Amino acid sequence: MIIKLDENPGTEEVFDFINEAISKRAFIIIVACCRIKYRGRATSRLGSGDRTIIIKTDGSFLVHQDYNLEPVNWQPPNCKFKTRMENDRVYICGVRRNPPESLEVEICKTHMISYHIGKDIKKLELAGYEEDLRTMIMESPELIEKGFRPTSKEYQVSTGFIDILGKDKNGSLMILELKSRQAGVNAVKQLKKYFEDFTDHKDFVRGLLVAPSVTEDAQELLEKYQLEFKALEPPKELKSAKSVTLDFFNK
Amino acid sequence: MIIKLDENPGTEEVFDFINEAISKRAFIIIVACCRIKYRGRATSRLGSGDRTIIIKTDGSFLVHQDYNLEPVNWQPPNCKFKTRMENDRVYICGVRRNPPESLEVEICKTHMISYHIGKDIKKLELAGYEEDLRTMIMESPELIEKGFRPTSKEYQVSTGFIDILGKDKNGSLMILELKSRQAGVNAVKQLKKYFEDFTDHKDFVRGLLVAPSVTEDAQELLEKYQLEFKALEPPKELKSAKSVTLDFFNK
DNA sequence: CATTAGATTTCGGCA
DNA sequence: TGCCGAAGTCTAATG
Repeated sequence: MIIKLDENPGTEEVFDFINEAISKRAFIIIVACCRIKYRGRATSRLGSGDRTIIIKTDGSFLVHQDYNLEPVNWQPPNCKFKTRMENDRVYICGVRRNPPESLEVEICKTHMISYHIGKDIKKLELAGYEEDLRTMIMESPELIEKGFRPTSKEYQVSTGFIDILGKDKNGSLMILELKSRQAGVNAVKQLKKYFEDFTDHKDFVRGLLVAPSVTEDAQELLEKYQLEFKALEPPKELKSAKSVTLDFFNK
Repeated sequence: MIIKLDENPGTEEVFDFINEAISKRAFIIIVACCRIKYRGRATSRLGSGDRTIIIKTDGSFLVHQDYNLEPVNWQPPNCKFKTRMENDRVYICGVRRNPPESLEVEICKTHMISYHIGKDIKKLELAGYEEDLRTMIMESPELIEKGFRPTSKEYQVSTGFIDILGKDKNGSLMILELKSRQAGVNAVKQLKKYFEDFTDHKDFVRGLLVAPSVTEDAQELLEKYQLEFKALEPPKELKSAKSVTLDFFNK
């Protein structure tokens, strides 16, 4: 781990520090009083105040105020940086094409500056989203109801893709709309839309919303449209945890 | 500005540092080798590596890898922190209720740690989103076309809200769907949906998509549905800039 | 490279 | 507090 840091550096020091860090493709952290201008997909301005500025090795550019999870201003990866000094201030400008946009930070006073080059090869393992729910249902259709047989997933109809299509124990067509989180009215409307794509069918068709829960409004809409709901959570077990468990039982 | 920082601190030092910073509601930045577990809306795990950990004064909790704009793990504002020391490691656990979720960072080796309490009262001024476009059209309807008169905004129909409803110079009803950026097929489908809500009307109705541009697919869909398109960008002028301009001209 | 759909979306606004 | 909808959404996957 290479690391360099400085407390209350002067303007020129900051300027050199940033240029050195950018040329080394280091991870830069600056705590400074600054002003910010953004122009691109929208236009924004932020007056003078203490912020935390981050430049990542992939060219991501973030400015954080001391509240909110989200950065107040930012630039996605691969933006190009230009720095300059003017009137005892350092300017960092991050420019991106497609869409064309630029973010300029004017640093008035730097409290702390650091850069580091670390090691991190690990990727996040994540479970518990819609795809996991779909996989679980395809593997264990009885979770929906006894006799349910999925016939296809991501079935294309004129208005979009039906998450899972299948038949119940009586052979009736079932349209499943999946949500990994509490479903709102929009989920019901979407299901209704797919449902209507099959109204030309003579046979009885069922529309089923599958989600951990529904909002009250969505519940009412389901009843109005004669659609059904099945409470089901996406599995939240990590693959690595699963294989560990399997190994454990295989011993 | 109060600031405190330390390079390559020991485990106990880090533990005390963090506790002190949390009790002071300071903005904390840690660069450390760590492992991470998240459990709540989903489940995730991240193996050992160098990351940048941030705790904001509002209880936001972020862990950044050295690439991507988004944090690899996080906790939104107002999470409660618990720290502990175990086997020469510091654990920071951020817990939130509603939804119940927790994020735990296990710090193996700290490269840099800092906290600061700064001053920042400024709020972001932003212009160029859908509301600006709507306001502009309501104020200058002729931008849509000569003779256009808006009658209502956010008009409720069974399937949602129509952005702007109005009449053209011939008195025909016009349904406007606004997008602040390039419109895709979904925007056209939405407009179609609203359009169909008025098909019971005997009179001629026009559906108009208003956006800076459309994708090719969306363009085809517009033609297929006999809907129209008007290229219009949301104004990107800041209010402060506007009033400055007015002041300038009023002098 | 453009387009699309999901997200631990976040966030603000309104009931 | 819960729900809805926009966002400079971002991001990965797909054609």
